[in-house]
Amino acid sequence: MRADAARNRALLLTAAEEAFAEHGMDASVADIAARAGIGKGTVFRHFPTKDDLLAAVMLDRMDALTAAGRGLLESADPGAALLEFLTLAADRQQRNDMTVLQQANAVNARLTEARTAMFTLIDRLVTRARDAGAIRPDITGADVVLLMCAPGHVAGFAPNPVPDLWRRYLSIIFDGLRPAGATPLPIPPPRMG
Amino acid sequence: MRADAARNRALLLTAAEEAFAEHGMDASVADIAARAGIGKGTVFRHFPTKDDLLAAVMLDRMDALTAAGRGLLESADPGAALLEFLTLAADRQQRNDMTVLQQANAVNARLTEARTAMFTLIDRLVTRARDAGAIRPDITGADVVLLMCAPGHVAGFAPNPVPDLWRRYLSIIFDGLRPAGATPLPIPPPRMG
DNA sequence: GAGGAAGCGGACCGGCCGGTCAACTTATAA
DNA sequence: TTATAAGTTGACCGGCCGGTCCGCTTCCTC
Repeated sequence: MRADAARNRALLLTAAEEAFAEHGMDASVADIAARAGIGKGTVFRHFPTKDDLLAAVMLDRMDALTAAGRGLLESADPGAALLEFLTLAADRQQRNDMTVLQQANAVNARLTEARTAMFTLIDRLVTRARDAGAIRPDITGADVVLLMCAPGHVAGFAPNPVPDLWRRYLSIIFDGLRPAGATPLPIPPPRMG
Repeated sequence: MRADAARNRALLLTAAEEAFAEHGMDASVADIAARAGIGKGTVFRHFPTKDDLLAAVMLDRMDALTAAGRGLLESADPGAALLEFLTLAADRQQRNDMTVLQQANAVNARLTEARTAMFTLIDRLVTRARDAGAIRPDITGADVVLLMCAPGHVAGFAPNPVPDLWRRYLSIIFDGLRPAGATPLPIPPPRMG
């Protein structure tokens, strides 16, 4: 790939990440191109559709998160490891969440692969934490996948933006995952993925 | 108001509620009109803008929820009352959440009033539950306002729609609000409203 | 440095959407 | 029954957005 093309691709991806984080799928391609300082046509040269661009952004994010989380599998304290993973996840995706990922009707093979990798990692972290007694026995990996984005989302509802408010709700939700004071769950867990 | 106008207004509101629930703010006015079986022009006769229509729908929902919740203030078990309120809230808004409400840039006075009424009610329910020791002392009404929509949202991420899955996550999150096994929160609560 | 391929950009297209309007229909009251 | 105000409607408008295309520029190779 030519040098300028590679540079523009990188600019484009960071601009897109920013724009999607701010406006979700409603971010316009023209806006993304402007942020990156490139022409709109160039966007479509690198990614045939807007969905493909979104998929590429999500792919990067998921790969990074999975990579960062893998190290936690070795941790001596499985409960702390799971909490740390959820902290990483919430921190990285302050606002742009799973919703956006589902909107990208991703038949994209690489993306499905990355999703599976992340889900597998989460399942291992959850199993380890469960076996160690750090979280209640009726919680599955699928539960954690679904709950993962909740802290960021909940904090996003706050009218005045409070930095790190998501930490408060991650703490509360994680307390709900702990064995102490757990109440029987009324509905079985969903299937993973 | 003429009889047919009143009839159309009612049809319009239910159609809009349905459409907004399905597609959020992306629901088109044309689609809403078609669902109601009326012309698009009629929509704008009843509500000058799409935002006003959304505001009217949210107003109805909030008023209904507040009315339903007020009876719970008399309950002998404040903890159960709060849980019941959250169940009502999550059940009524399966999918359409606070996000949509914030998108309606509501200078609308009636809507602000309804919001305040609901927030006040929630604050009372929370205070009662806290005083009774049913929930931990570091939780405020503002926390519950923000967390209120989380169960529905989390359940919405599930790939295959599972009816009542939100009950599972409401149960988990409410367990996080209980005093048993509570962990100190890292961030102070946000301001209400 | 010269040739050509790879990359770039922005005018342009079709389609959709919120909102308007003027001609037409209908409920109601006298 | 009839006059009229109130209500309805769908064609229409301007604007935006995703995506295309072709003339122009830039990088790489020899």
